[in-house]
Order: sequence, then C-alpha cells, then structure tokens
Amino acid sequence: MSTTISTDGVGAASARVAAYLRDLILRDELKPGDRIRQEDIADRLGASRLPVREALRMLEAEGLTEHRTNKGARVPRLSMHEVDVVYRMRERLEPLALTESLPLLSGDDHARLEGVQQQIEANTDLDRFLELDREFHLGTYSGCHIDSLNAMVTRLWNSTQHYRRAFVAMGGQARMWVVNAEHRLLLDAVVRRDPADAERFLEGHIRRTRIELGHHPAVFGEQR
Amino acid sequence: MSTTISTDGVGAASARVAAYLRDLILRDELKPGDRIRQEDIADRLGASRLPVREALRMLEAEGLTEHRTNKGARVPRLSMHEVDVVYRMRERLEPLALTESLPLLSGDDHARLEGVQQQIEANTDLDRFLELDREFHLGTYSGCHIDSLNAMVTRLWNSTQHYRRAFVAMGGQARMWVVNAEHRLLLDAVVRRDPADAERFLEGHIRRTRIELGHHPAVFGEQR
DNA sequence: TGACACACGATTGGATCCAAAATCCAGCCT
DNA sequence: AGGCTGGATTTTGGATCCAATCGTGTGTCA
Repeated sequence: MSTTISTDGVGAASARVAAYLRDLILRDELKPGDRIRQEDIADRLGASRLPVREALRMLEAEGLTEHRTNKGARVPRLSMHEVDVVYRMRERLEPLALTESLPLLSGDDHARLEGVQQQIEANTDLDRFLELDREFHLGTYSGCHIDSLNAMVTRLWNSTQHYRRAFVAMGGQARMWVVNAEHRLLLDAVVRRDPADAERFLEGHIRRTRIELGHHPAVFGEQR
Repeated sequence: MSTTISTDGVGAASARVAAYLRDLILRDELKPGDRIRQEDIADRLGASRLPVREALRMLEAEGLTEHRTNKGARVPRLSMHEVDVVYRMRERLEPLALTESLPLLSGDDHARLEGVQQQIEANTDLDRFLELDREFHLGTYSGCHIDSLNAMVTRLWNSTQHYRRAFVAMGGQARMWVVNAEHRLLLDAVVRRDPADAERFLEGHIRRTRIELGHHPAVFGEQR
C-alpha cells in the first residue's frame, strides 16, 4: 500500500493527488492545523491546480481536511471528546463489518492475518506498528463488500491516525502485550468464524484503547 | 429546507451546485442509475463546468453519486443487501448520536419535536412524510455537535432515501400507526432524558423498518 | 507612540480553451 | 442479414488565464 505514486496514474490525476495527500496526512507529514496550499501540491506532483482542488474536495468529504471559502484547506484539529466519539463509532461499526466479513474469509485470508499478527509481535518500530495494526484490522474486514461500510470504517481510522500515533509514541508501547492478547483472541474467533466472540473481542479492544487514550490528554494539547 | 437556490451563493458556487444535486437526488428527480452530465447541470445553474465537477467529487465521497473515469457520474443503484447493511449501520450509529445529543436538548427543542410529530400524525402526503420523518429524527440528534458523526448519519439517510420512498409508496403507509407509536415512545424517552430507553426505542424503530423493507424485494427490482 | 487605513502580495475561486477518451452511427465485409 | 471496423460527435479530464478575496506590512495621522 502507498508504494509508488510515480507518474503512471492512468486515468485519474485527481485520484492520484488525493492518494498523495491522504498518504501525507496518514504518515503525519501533514499534521492537524497545517495549511495545504494548492499550488504547492500542484507543483510537487507536476500537475495543475485543478486536480488538486478536486482532491481537496474529496478529502474534505472524507474528513481528512477542512475547507473555508477563500481561506484554503487545513488538516482539522480534533478535540479529545471528538476522538472519543469517533472511537465509540468504531466500537459500533467495526463489529458489524467484521460480522459481515467473517463468513467470506478464506483459509488463505486467515493465514495472511496470522502472518501480520506475527509481524506485529516481532516488531519494535512505531510507524511500522501503525501500518501493521491497520493491515490486521482492515484485513479482518476484507470479506465485507459493502462499499459504504468499508468507506466509513476507513475514514474513522484515517481521521484519528495522528492521535493514535501520538498515543503509541507516549508509552502506549508498554502495554503492547495487551494488544497482542486481544489480537490473538480476536484472530482465533475469526478463524473459528464465531461472530459473537469476534464482535465482543473487537469491541473490547477498541473500547480499551479509547479509555487509555482518555488518560493521555497531552495527546490533544499540542498546538504549534 | 431546499427553498430558494437563487443566485446568491456568495462564496461557494461548488457548494451551491452540490446542494442542488443533493436536493434533486433526495427528491427522487434523479434516480438510481441516472447519469449526470456536467454541462447539463452547469447550464441549468448558469455556472461553468468546474464547480459542477467539484460538487460531483463531494457527492461521490458522500455516497450520493458514483464516478468512473472518462465515463461520468451516475446515481448508484443499491442492492437489497446493501440497503440492509446501511440500516444495520444506522441501528448502531444513530443511538450513539442520540445519547450524545440527549443531555443538550432544551425544552424548546422538545416542543419543536412534539410539533413535528403532531404534523406527522396529521399528514397524509408521501413526500411530506419523508420530510417530516427526517426532520424528526435528525432533530433528536441536533444536540450532538460531533461533525463526523452528524455527517455519517446524514449520509446514511441520504443514500437510502430513494428506497425509503419506494417502500412507503408500496403500502408502508398502512402501518403508520406503528411508526407513530414508536415515535411517541422515543420522544417520551427524549423528554425524560433517558438514554437507555431512547437508544432501545430508536434501535427497535430502525430495526423494524429494516425488516419490513426486507419483505418488499420489489423496491429494489426496478431497473429502467 | 499607538492605532487605523490603505495598498500590495499571496492565494483561492471561476471561466474558457484544448486534449483525450468513450459513445454512437454508418458503412463495409463476410 | 448480421457482426465488425472505422470515423464523427459527445462528454469528460486537465491546463492556463482572469477576477475576487484575504492577510500583511507599512505609512500616516492623531
């Protein structure tokens, strides 16, 4: 994922620009509060401002940027309460995606998830963890083919990525064993195709993270 | 709502175009499968194609249109299963919005909701019912100030509006007394500020609608 | 010295123009 | 007669150009 942006982009310059900006925001190279200048991005990708504008419109609807007329686009800053509610949304929506996905996951999918979880357990790098964790969870939803549900789940992840990173960086690493235990229980339920258990473990996993996040108000205090 | 589009639109032509198209889709003047030609819309609003394109990007991210490169925009056609899942999403998300809203609703808000419900009980027109029902439910969420949650709830409503209309038109009217009973119970819980009851009644209300929708497969069969 | 006003630069919003892709239709060949 | 190929028209995608708005810095006046 997010490998080469390169020059191909056959058929969709605006989609390429959107992917580029999305990637910047997820990798935290664009942080909450940062302004996004159209011409800047256009130059950087060798395109005109037009596809940039369309991309910004798309990202705005995804909640990754906010737009004020004649004042430009910024990465929105979320309050602790907003992030808290987004996590509550995840607690309710993701179990649905999981239940929807569960019966359609193949043995290959299970093996792939097992591999990702092993990498998580062996990993020590922060950014790598964020990537793998995302791959693991979204992987468990890969059997769900309802576009609107997939899109919403992805958006909930994207819009809180910055705060998740800040949280893990502030020592969330110490409790990694909890994450792994939860992932293991979840994965087992997935392989057994037990939707009740899977939903319960998943909801608990997100809920615990939400609560721990609430104990780190510093994550939300960093204005620059 | 959707009163005058007129010529004002100070500061946002693309937003005006988006609102115009959104309104067309919600009023069922653009139906699933219909193609949207940029120049057509541009002419109709006396604007150039550029704001239309931006508007289409926004609507695409909202799930109201779908876009294929070089092939244009269409109103997406949803399968019964997709609509079913969207309703399941509503069952989970809207109670959250309600709980978030409940403590912040004023006595005036309660009175306004009471008034809307009375209008629903007195009403006989199909389109008017759809408007009022939407106003009632979204009104109960008006105390929720989490943008991302509000946006998602609105999108879930918007993307299924066409099928709701078709369902009501096919005789859903007959069971209007059930709707009113559920609304009354819900409204009472809202006024009492009882989140547990409110969530339960709301979830039940959406769930029952989902199940009845499932008994009317004809709603989804109408290709043109 | 401080505050207001004006003007200039920077940046976004909108329109027109050009290129590329897709669709449609007619003609041709089998 | 039917299907396939080719070009013409329609429609979308992208770039450049112009207008409007915002922010900023400076200069002037009380």
